[in-house]
Order: sequence, then C-alpha cells, then structure tokens
Amino acid sequence: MDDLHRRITGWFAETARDLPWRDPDCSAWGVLVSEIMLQQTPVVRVLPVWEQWLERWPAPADLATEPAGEAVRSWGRLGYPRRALRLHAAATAIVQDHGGRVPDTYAELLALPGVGSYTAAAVAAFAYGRRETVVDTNIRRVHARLVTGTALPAPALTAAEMRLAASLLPDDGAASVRWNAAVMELGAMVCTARSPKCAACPVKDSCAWLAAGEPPPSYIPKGQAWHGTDRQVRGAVMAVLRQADTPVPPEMFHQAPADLGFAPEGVGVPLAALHRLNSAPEQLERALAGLLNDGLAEIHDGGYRLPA
DNA sequence: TATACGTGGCA
DNA sequence: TTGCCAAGTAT
Repeated sequence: MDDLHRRITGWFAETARDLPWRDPDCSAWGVLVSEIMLQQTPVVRVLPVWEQWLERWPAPADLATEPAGEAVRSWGRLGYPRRALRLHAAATAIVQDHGGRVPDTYAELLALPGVGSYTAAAVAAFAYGRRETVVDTNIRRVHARLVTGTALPAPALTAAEMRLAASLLPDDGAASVRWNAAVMELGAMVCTARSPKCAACPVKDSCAWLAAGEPPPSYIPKGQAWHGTDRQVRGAVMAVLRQADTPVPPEMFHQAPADLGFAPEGVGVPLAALHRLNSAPEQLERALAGLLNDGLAEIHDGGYRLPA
C-alpha cells in the first residue's frame, strides 16, 4: 500500500494543476467557496467566477453584509444557484456563530448550509490540514477500478466505500492531505469516467479493473432529463432575474415583450430564450412557485426579483 | 433510498 | 445531434 501512496502522490507532485485554491496562502474561505462552486461543476468554469468572488468578498463577513440576491447574481451561469444562496447563508452563520472565521472541524463545517459530508471533509483537510476521509466522485471511481475492479462505483455512496477509503488513508496528517488531493486529481485527469487514460496512469500495473480485462459497468447510469423539464424553465427564469434591475411583472414570463410594449432593462435576450421554450402556463407557474419556495426569488412591487 | 436541482463542453 | 457527465446536498 505504501507503494501505491508513493506512486500516486509522486505523480501528483509532478503533474498537479496549479489551481488558486491549492495555493498555500489561499484562505479557508477561499477553499470553502471553491468546494461549493466545484460541486457538480467543472474546474474551468469555476475559475473565473471564484476569482471574482474572492476579490469582491475576501472574507465571510464581506459577503454576509450583502443581500443574498447579490450572491445569486454573482453566481452567474455556474448552475445550481441554490448553492449561492447557501454560501451566503453559510457566510452569515460563520459571522454569527464563529466570529467570522471558517470553522476548522468536520462537525462544525457539516453544520453550515450547503456543506455536506464531502465538503466538510474537504475543507477540514485542504484548508486546515486535518486528516479526513475525503470521498468524492473522483476518489470513488479510482477506488472502484484500482481496488475493487469495477468500471464505476455504485450509484450511491456505500458504507463499504467509506471503510475502504478510510483504510487507504495514510496515518500521517500531512501525508493524508496529499493523498486525498492526489487521488482526486488522478480521478479527474487520468482515471476519468469516459475513456480513462490508462497509459498515463502511475498505478496501471496495480489496477484490479485493468487486470480483470476492463469489464464494463454492471449498470447503466441514469441520465439527467433536461429538455422540457421544470429545471429548464427554472434556469431560464433565473437568467431573466439575474439580468433584471427592477422587479419583473408576472406577465413578462407569460407573454412576449413585444406584446407588452416594454421590459425591464437588459432582460430582452434571456426573456426571449424563456419564451422560445414555449412551456405550458402551469409549468411556468410551477417554476416560479418553486423559485419563491426555494428563496431564489421574491415578489416586490408586484414583480419577481432576486432576494434582497 | 430516490429524486430534484443548472449549465455547457465534448464525443 | 443527442446524451453523458462535472470536487454533491437536501429532502
């Protein structure tokens, strides 16, 4: 096992991407923001938004003094905008309950809005150097192939996977942090979901999946529906709200701007995109009600806007 | 445990 | 062009 550690962390030391949240000088807040943004979102898309966020809000207290809607607007097109809402709520909780400093224990991190088991472990490890069992989709896939010999991990994280990850974690604190980062990087850059680059893998001669002749997955991953879904409509509505400087009247969502003769400044393009979806009135209502319910929108002066 | 939740690049 | 999939969380 030490050999596995040496080869993977050695590979990481040589080839790791130079990401700003990996800078030793990066604050815990910077690490937390990066982890939330990276949930289900590729690095290349996070990079520019993370830079803007950290410049505008260098500490939790800076974000906490702003309306939640500003966090959502600045989220841009990263996707899953509820993450922005929760990050804002987390900043508020950090100010109120932790004196403005990002907490450094797994339990305290886990209690923050938008922080689950992965993110709590990741921030404790990468921001504070703690020895934590970090398990994300990359690490799960590497373990599945390298150790278990299957093409993909199970659809949901299992207790057996957590035990395996814990058993692989180096005893030494600093070594455990490097190991977590290295396995994650291996999964992201080499041991990828589709067409893994096994020729470039530092542990290909120890891989159970390769040794077994690369057996195919035992199940077909369930695709995420998109066209015609409520999610698509919600996304289109959010694009309008992000652009609007003033509350958007409900009629705007149901009728083309041309029919109304006016529209809030700058919402023409996203509004046209929403109308092109040609969604049923009840679906639009469902999307708007859902956004209100989630706190991503509110009604002010008879129109919809981001939360103030 | 299963489902809802955005977005855009790539094969 | 269609579908896959990316450092998950909350319910």
